[in-house]
Amino acid sequence: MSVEDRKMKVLQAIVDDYVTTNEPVGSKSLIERHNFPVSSATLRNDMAELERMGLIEKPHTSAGRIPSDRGYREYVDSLMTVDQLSEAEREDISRRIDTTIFEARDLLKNASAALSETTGLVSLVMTPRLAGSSLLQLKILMIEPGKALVLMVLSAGVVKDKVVRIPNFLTPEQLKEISDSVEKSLNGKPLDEITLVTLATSVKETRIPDSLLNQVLYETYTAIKQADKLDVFLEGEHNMLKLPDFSELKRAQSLLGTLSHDGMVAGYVNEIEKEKTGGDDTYMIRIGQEIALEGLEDCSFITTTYKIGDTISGNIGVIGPKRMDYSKVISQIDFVRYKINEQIKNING
Amino acid sequence: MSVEDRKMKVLQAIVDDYVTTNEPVGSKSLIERHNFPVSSATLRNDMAELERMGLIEKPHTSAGRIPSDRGYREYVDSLMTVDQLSEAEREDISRRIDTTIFEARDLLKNASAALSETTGLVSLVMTPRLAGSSLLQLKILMIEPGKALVLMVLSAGVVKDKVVRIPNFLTPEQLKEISDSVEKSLNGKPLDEITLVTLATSVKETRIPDSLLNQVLYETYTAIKQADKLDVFLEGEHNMLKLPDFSELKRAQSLLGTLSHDGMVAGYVNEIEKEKTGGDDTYMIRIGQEIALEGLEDCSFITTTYKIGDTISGNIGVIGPKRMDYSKVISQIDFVRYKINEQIKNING
DNA sequence: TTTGGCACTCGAAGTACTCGAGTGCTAATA
DNA sequence: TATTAGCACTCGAGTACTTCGAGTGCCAAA
Repeated sequence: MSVEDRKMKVLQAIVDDYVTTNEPVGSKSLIERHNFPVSSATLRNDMAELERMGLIEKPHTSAGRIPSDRGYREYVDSLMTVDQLSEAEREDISRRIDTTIFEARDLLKNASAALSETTGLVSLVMTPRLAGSSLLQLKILMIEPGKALVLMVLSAGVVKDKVVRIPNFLTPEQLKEISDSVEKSLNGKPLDEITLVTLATSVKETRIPDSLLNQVLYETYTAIKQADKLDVFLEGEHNMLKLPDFSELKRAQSLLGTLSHDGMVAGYVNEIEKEKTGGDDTYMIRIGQEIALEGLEDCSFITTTYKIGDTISGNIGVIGPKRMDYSKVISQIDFVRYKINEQIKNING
Repeated sequence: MSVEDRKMKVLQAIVDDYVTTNEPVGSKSLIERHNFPVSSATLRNDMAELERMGLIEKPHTSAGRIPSDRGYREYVDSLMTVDQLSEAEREDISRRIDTTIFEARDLLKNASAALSETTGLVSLVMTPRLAGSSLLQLKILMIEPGKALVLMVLSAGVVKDKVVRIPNFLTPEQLKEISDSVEKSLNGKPLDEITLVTLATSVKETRIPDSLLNQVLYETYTAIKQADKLDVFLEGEHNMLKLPDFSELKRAQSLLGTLSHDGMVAGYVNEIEKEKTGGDDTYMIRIGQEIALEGLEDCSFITTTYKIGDTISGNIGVIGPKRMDYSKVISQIDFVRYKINEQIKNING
């Protein structure tokens, strides 16, 4: 084994040990736990070198070493091996997933809960990005005078709706006329290509007074725009309190404070997923300082993609301390992702 | 002022002081802060008496007194005065409430966020109890072969829907026939009086084969049953970490752990609201040990009722430490409740 | 019933000390 | 050149001890 190779093995061992014990790792305990064919003095030299390379660091002079963000990065990129989950672990996850759910949103929420329970971390499931999916059906249904429901069916059978206000004296017949015209002209259009102008053009032919028309169109437009709003399900925030990493109250406060802004987290994940280069079943991993959210400096994100049909996708992942079992967590996410995909296929026949 | 009266004033002063300082209150500081026309020795006697009555207690021998659960109860029931919010405070709440929201669910979520921000505590808003409300419209709409949407309009214009699975080869016409029959026979019926049998009877006249019918009916039935599911929006859990009351990590853990089970909290609130005797705009207050949820022994619940129309109501409230400014919080809840009611009236024309 | 006086209590905060895992460096060795 | 044994040094964690002071209960006098 070359010196270089050994240094990397040392890094790996340090990460592994630190992840399990949460104590800075010293040269001696490293020797004890792993069987390096060298002495602790040699490891000390290697460790000094690793520190010079910026891969590990000392919390203070007389302590052991902990991985730096770059160290974790190196570990995740090159050293870690992702194993399959055991049968028992897979069983456990399967058991937590409710297979009777038939609505995508509920299914995702359930999966998020399952993921947070099995990892013991914060799970993160985002509703699918629908902006690019097409409008297959659109109906505006009268609920009562002044109130209607805009009902949309998108690609892959995703259903969205919104209650909107309409002029009080608009008749069901008039509403139906508008609805039919709009549906006819928007049919098959991607959501993000629909504008107020498109809508206005689609109803040129109708004989309904503009004053009535405009409000309905505007409300319909907002309903369509709102349909592709990203929601995020964060579950298990309280798990973070159990981790020694957040036993300092201030850290925990700051972390949970940020996590309580769903929108911020969703926005960030959406952002980083855009930058992703690999295929859909690769993982985005963000470590420590790489995360641009306050209070998450000691955390890592791991996210990946699930699919609904061929074109629609959303994200699923985990937020945990930098010091987590990346390999295990990745295989857990992977299995939950698999279950989601499977179940969605099931729903869509 | 009689001795009895003074004792109560002392209790009131102790609660007030303890709530603001979070330090056990001693006889001397009591004299300093309030102008009792007696000496500290007298107050010591009074306090000994209050302790004998079980209204206050000592954390340890050489500390001041803190209110016991019964002390808080006495305070809340008889001593506290609830003041109006200042114009500025009302402004502040109004500003946080988004008046452009038109859907009840979003409105409640928004109100919950507003309440948690203004109180700095955990807010709790429950979706309305719909079990007793009537079904005004029911439509089963084909989405694609094998998939339909059950759309229900309930009293006061509440809209609920659910995507359900139907037999693949059921035609839109057949579905419409079922939908119309069901709607006709259920129209105006309270949700909780609808059973599978009611549904089955309603479609006796149709000429659709039973095998197809049964699945549709069953799915419709579950959709109806699911419509009155209670949701709860808890917001601001992280606020609890800022309170000195939960600076012990273990308490915080246990508290947030319990709060993460939305269902448990919802169930409990539902439970205690049932026992409520006063009118709708009275307050349910549960203090400390009165709360039968793990980890909430040092908390209090304050809840009250908002209304949608005349018959439908839901709950809104706050979970905070026992040691909270009950009077202030009550007026804050009250104002948010007022804003909700106002906005719902607005929505319903 | 109220009050001043007094001895007593006990947690919080500060100080000092020890212990030991861990480090870096040096000089000898393979 | 790479490895190792040896050794002096570092520094946080844990422990023990002390002081300080707000608060208490009780008693005897007003």
